[in-house]
Amino acid sequence: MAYPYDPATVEAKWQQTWLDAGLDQTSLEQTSTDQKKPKFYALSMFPYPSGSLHMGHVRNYTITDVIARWKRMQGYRILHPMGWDAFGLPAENAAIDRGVHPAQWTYQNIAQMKAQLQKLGLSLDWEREVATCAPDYYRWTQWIFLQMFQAGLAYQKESAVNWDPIDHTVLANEQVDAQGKSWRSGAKVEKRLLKQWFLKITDYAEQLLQDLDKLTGWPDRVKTMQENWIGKSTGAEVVFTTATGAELPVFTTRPDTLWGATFMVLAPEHPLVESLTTPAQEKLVTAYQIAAAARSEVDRMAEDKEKTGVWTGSYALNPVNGAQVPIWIADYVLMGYGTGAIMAVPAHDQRDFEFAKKFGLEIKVVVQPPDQNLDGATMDAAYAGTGVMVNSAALDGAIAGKNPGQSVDLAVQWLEANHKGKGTVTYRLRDWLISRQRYWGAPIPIIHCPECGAVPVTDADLPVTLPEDIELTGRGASPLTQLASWLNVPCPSCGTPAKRETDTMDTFIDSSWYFLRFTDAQNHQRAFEPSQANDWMPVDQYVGGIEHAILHLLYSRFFTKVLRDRGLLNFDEPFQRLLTQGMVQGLTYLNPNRTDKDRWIPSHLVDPANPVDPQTGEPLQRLYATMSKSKGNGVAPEDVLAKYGADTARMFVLFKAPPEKDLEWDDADVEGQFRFLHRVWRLVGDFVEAKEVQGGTGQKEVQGGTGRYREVEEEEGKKEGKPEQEKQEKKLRAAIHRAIKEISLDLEGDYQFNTAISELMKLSNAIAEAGNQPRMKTTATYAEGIETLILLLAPFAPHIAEELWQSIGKSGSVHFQPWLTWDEAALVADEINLVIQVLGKTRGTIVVPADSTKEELETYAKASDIAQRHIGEKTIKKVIVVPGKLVNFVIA
RNA sequence: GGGGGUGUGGCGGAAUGGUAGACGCAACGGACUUAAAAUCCGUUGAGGGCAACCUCGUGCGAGUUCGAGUCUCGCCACCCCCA
Repeated sequence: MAYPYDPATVEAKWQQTWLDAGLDQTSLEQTSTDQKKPKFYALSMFPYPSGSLHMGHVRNYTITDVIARWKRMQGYRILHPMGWDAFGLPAENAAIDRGVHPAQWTYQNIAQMKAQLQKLGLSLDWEREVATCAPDYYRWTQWIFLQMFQAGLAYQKESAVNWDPIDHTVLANEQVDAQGKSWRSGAKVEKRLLKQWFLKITDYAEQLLQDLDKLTGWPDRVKTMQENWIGKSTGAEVVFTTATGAELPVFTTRPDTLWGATFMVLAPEHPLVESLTTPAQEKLVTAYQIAAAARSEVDRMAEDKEKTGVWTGSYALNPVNGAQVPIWIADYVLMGYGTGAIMAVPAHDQRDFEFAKKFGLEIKVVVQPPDQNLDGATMDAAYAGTGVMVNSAALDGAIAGKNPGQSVDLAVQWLEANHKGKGTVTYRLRDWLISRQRYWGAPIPIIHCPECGAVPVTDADLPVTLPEDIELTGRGASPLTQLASWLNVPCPSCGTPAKRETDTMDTFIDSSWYFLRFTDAQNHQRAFEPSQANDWMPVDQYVGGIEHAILHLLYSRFFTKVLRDRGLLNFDEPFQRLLTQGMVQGLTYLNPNRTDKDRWIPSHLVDPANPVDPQTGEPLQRLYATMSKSKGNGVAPEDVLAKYGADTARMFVLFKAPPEKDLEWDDADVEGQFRFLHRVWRLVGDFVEAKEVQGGTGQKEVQGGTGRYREVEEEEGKKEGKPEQEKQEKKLRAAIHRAIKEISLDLEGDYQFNTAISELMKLSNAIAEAGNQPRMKTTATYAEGIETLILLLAPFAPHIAEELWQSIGKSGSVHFQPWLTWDEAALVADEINLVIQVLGKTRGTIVVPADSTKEELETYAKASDIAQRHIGEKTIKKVIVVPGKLVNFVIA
């Protein structure tokens, strides 16, 4: 074996060998079709081909690869594919900035990133690689869209939508953050009234909610986030009527407070506002509408802000008691939520209360708490607590609450019996807005015919390809609207001259089914063969970032259910287990005296020993923050791979933190892993030498090639004697089987890679320690230790493990060896350390035979110096004996 | 405001209700070396003691238990999601 360990040589050698292995069984890249084996589908969220790999990718794909390799050793047939989420705006922006076609830019990036990925030693099946921007992929994206269209799940609607003024496109609700900013560009979104394509995800709201219970392998917080996003609420719909007879339906979760509704509020955009506004109020109303349109939803919803609003001049009839209630408009009511109109119950809703106080509207108490007597005129806050219903006719005396038999339940019954309203369920989830006014996406396969309306492109005419001879400017409409030769087509139904839909699909559509395509990636007849998808799906382990907790994961669940209902799939949920890996954080320097974006000082400009602002000399704060370009705190994977190799990088990201937690990149810890692999290398090298010496000349004393290995002195060996040798071997064997057990359990449980690697280190330490004993290196136990170490290391550091496996004279790939099972008997020691406690306080340990009975343990413990010292003359009230562990004396 | 999560040495992190701090990093001491790097050995929660040992210690305060980082209740701080 060559010294020292040189990862560059080892890794290049095995990456090439694995690649060249072709179709024989040593090819890790080949997906096994052996149906006798159980299947395992390991999937990482596929990357956007930005052109360079970042540490988040390294962590993500390493985790999935370890799982895939470990499962392969366990005898599973593995599907572990990789692809590219390749449509999207950066390609288009690059085209505008640099004049290179988006396709060219994208495919270049893919080639670059693929090369980087291959250096990580991932056992990926590249035969199944997909790129969502390839016509043979998006052909099927379009086909699935048409499936939805035929099922009535894709429709066009004019509505107020989120417009991103930087990216010049609309966005779905999920793609706008809490500050009303675009998830991508960060721009504050504007509301615009546009005709757009939607997918009816709301039809699946209840199933998407209910089936969360089936996702036992998902983190609770992701399920909670989806549950909140779907936002189911039960209540009632009640129709208020205006003096002109127009109907104003409202949804409320508290129909029991209807008798306390003293006014109504409409969203400023509500379509009936115009007809309800009296001439006297017209100026005020119009002005308010204009002001409201300029504000973001988040601003409008903020609870702490001063309430604003204008009276329309009209009244509506409260259907439960016939009361005349004034109709106001206010921006805290949103058109997108519910019906865009609310009934206001100021006595029991804080926002309504503030509004009523400000504008002098009536406050009527309908829930009276047990311990005080509320009066609308003197209240200083809304009362949302429990109590008894008052002033509510049929409901008077009922307990206010949502349980059966309480006020809400009774109110719904009353409304239904009197035909004034009905119990309803609503969801916060909105239909998914999928049209994008951009070029680099899958064209929506629809033709607009003046005679027939929106007509689907026939399956035979798919894909509707993106024309290549276009000019991208980033201004105005999509370039697709400019290209007459592409745009103008006859209607597929009647032949009348018609125009293609020029919007493309949200890229989240592309990624909502890619995991299905991987099961049958080369199929040119169908999106996938159902038998293939049903065989491999669901994904057994999905790994990706928490940022997709709602977006991608919700959309993919929706697509799966739709395709199931179209008879293409026989399962309900796409992802059995989900691991949300934490972010990779870098050492970050912050100048606390600055507030602009320049307050982040790029790490390469800072001397770690003396962190000061290179411009001003001010001292900097050191912290860890998610690696990003803007903070200048990134570590480039290629630099790390060049310096340490993939195995070290993999070991580091696995060891440094549990997979779901954030990971602080630390060069010193990377060094630590590098040292560990060096140690393993030497350990195996010395073992190989020792074997050669024994098998060859039989000389007792040699100088090893490294100068490190020396056979011990004859005399010393004699002194130690044989029982000592046996004892040492037994100890080593226990360490070996403990490592197998702990690592197996760490992987089986919750993928505790960090503790699994610490067990590898312990085993390595135990072998090294045993190797210092006389004549240990040539024992069968020592050989078992070396082999075990290599086998257990294989999923984590695949290249060095393969090289070491070969170096100890084994044939075949280490990655196809069966995963080891442990011998519980080997773990049983002859002697144990018995913990002596007095009153629950540990006072020390004594060594006793492992097979002692409870009575014997008590006797040994009582006799021990430790116990004698702490008990003394005191009376023993009780003795607790935990066999194999401890004896606790309870004394007076 | 509602929901979820986290809180353990100088640092990352370990601990089926049973010796808190595994494993690693950093630091310190030693060996090897002309010297350094690399490597190897040792020390390292705090305080006290010459020592054997003793006291305290897992955000704070109670409780359950022979025994609590772990279970229960109440606080505090930070993070995330929804408002």
